[in-house]
Amino acid sequence: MELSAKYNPAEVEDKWYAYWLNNKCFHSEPDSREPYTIVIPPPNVTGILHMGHVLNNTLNDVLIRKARMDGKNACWVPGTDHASIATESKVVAKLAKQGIKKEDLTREEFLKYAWEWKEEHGGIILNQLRKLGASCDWDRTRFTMEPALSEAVYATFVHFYKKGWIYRGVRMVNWDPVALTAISDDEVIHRDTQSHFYHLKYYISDGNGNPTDKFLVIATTRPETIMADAAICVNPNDERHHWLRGKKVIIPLINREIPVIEDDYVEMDFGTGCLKVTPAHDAHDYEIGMRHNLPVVEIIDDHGCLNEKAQILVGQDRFEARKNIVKLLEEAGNLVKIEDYTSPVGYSERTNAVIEPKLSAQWFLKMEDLAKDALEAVASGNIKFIPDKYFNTYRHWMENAHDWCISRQLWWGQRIPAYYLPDGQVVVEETAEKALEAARKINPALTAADLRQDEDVLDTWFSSWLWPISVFDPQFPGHPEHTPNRDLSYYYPTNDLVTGPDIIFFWVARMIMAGGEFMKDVPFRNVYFTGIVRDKLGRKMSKTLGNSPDPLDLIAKYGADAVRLGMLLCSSAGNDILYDESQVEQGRNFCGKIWNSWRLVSGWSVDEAAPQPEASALAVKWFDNLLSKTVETVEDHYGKFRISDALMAIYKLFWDDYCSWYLELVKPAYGAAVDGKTYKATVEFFEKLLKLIHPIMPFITEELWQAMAERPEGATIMFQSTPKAGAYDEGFLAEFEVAREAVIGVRAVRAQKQISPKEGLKLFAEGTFPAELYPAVRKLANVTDIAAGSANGTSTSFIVGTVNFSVPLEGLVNTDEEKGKLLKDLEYQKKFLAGVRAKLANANFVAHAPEAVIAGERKKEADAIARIEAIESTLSKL
RNA sequence: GGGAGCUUAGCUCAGUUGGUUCAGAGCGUCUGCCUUACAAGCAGAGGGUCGGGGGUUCGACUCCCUCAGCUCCCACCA
Repeated sequence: MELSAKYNPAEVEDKWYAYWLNNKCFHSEPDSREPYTIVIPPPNVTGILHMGHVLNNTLNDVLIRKARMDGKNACWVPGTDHASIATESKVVAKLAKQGIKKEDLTREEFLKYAWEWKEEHGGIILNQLRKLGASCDWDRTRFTMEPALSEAVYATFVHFYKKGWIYRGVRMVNWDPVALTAISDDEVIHRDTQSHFYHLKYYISDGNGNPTDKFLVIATTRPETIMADAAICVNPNDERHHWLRGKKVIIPLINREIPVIEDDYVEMDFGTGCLKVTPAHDAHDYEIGMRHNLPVVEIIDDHGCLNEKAQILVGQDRFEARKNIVKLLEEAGNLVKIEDYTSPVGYSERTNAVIEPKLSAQWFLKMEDLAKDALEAVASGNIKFIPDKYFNTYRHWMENAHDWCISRQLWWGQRIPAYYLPDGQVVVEETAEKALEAARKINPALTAADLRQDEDVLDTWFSSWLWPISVFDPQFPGHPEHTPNRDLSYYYPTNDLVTGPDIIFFWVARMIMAGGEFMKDVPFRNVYFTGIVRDKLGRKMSKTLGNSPDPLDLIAKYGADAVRLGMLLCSSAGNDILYDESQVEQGRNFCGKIWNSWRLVSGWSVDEAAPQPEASALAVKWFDNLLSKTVETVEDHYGKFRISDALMAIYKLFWDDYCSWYLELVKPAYGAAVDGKTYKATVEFFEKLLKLIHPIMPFITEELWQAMAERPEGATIMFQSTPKAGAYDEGFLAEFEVAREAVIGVRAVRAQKQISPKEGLKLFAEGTFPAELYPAVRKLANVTDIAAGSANGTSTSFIVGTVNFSVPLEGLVNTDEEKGKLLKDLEYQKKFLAGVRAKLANANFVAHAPEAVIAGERKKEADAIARIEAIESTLSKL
């Protein structure tokens, strides 16, 4: 088959992807083979492919394709995450464009829009992954909010509730008073904001609620919240304030009495050392309030206005109230001073409103036991982190895990399966029917209409933590008493997880918890943490910066293989990736190299009867050995998840060794035929190289593998075996390396001297170099008679034995410049020799250093002496 | 402020228990080549007192201390 002059990825990629799909190459079913399983880190259902996905999924695909070629039953389960917050925001934004407000819709109406959006956009990212070559088992595609997986979520909730680990509690949330919703921490943007620090006098009470003339001073940025104060807090070690112990103080303006308490939280040297504690409107104050059993007085409503409990300024917006209360305090004589102050203030990402901390009832899952087991799973080595430096971070978090707030004030997601009875009691059941049943046990008169389901949905991670289980057996989570189905028992635990370190707690840790709880086993053996993809200036890639290229554009321009290779080139585990398009160009260039090398080989005419030249036989032997050695190296790299090292080893083998050396060695003279033996070996090597690089570059390898021979219908390189490392002769490889160095040396001399190839070869041949081994050099000279001039080798031993750099050098050194260089070198060598001899003379060295090291030093000494003699001899001839 | 990590060639990074093979790779740069597979190519070359300082050791890129700079995570201080 004739190859086109240039490789055109666009022509082959879609073709082979369709071919793989048609032949069910990606599909896996349990069988007698050893499974190799990966579950995709599910991208957001409405997301579009970005460079982070490219990195992650390329790595996943390399691992799965490698495993497949290693003979494992490889299964990569794809799917998407409903991503409640992100998706809901997008739907809200889309509706807003159409003039529809979320608060004007019912929950059902909104969800209808959301599902429409999901149907429209949900498949996009998965299709984009196909462009990248991802060999997912698409028959197994899952969605975290599909009915079966939602049922798994409900069952899990019920399971933990009945176990007593899920409880309702009050927590401070980020309240957006404009959007009238709580938002997640991620959606809060902290910006340094210019404000004021108000120092206020609180008079000490005489015990009957009347002020004395003694007072303390607190500093606050939010004077409008003093009506909600529950205490004044000082540090117990702060001697300045010991006189306040047991005292009560009076809130200015409203004259309410509050206690003075002591807590370590208060910094002695910040502000006045006295902190007003406002549990309802500050997260820390709430914590302090909890510790000291303080009452919670809420004085700000959902719109950010003061309510009746404030007693004064009722109905005013918080900022208006702040201005006004300052005036009141000044008039009342409570204002000591106002300082300028800059502090970080949280703003809503969506409405830019200042976030109001607000208390609300939330559902929590106890973490204590789950975290303990999850820590143990990694600490014991059952799960390996790559790189392992993330274990420290992981341990730190697991040892300090807070209970997991699992409720979200959103509509898109699994609605919490908690049902309230009219009297406020709650039943938790997987379905409304079961809930009614349970409710009737409490009160037989109840009907479905009497039950009110909790309005909140569950945190997205509450479904994704089940992912490695639920994709195989959605009935299992929440029901550890079930027998796992065939898929779950075969594919679980999965092997490797590739993900970013940013979700180590959100996702990785929680999957480990869910695995421990339900499967009594880890969800994966290895976790490979990728870095963040940055641009070449080190900036995080983001839409707003506009520095993130569209992966699909890149694929269209360079081909998927090139993009994959470009991504892997710079990706050592755990380090951030500085992405630069030149790396993708390098990938494209490599494709071109592979393509052209086969164009060369496939264009040869073969003479079966021709004898194999000595040089070719040597070259075949050499490359065969080198291939084995490299395969061993590559396997070692893969085993340690050093994917970019594995890639580089193959890259160099293919480009430098196969193309630049091997092919040049065996290449027949122009117009001549290649002998059958050499040709056969050359083709076999090429095929092995294709197989080696296939996991990284699936498309071009399939194209060429199919082109190099007639293949049976449905055959694919995907299922060929990874080349096995045979025995190789280390000594022989070393000998060849020396010969190769010699040739490079001659080339260098020739290049430096700027002499013609013919002239160089003349010198070359006058020495004892086995010149016939180097048709590349011969070709440069365009002469054929050199071979006769030096045809004296028949065995490998001569390669080393006769290589002598001094031979060509002697004949070439004839300028003062060269002489200067030699003199400089001589000086260096003498100094070096002196250093080595000093070391050998050191009694401590001789006493402590291993034999091999001493031998090494002796060799250095001998080499230096030889080198000095050679230089002196050369100099004497000049 | 708490925790973790990083600093090796112009750039991006390897460098395993301190010792032979350790000062490396890729890219870029420079030089010479339109050479019959490939100029998206070929053949060469140059480039680093391994962030600074100190210590341990016969021996330190490697271990310890210290200083400087950078990054990430957590809390983002009333």
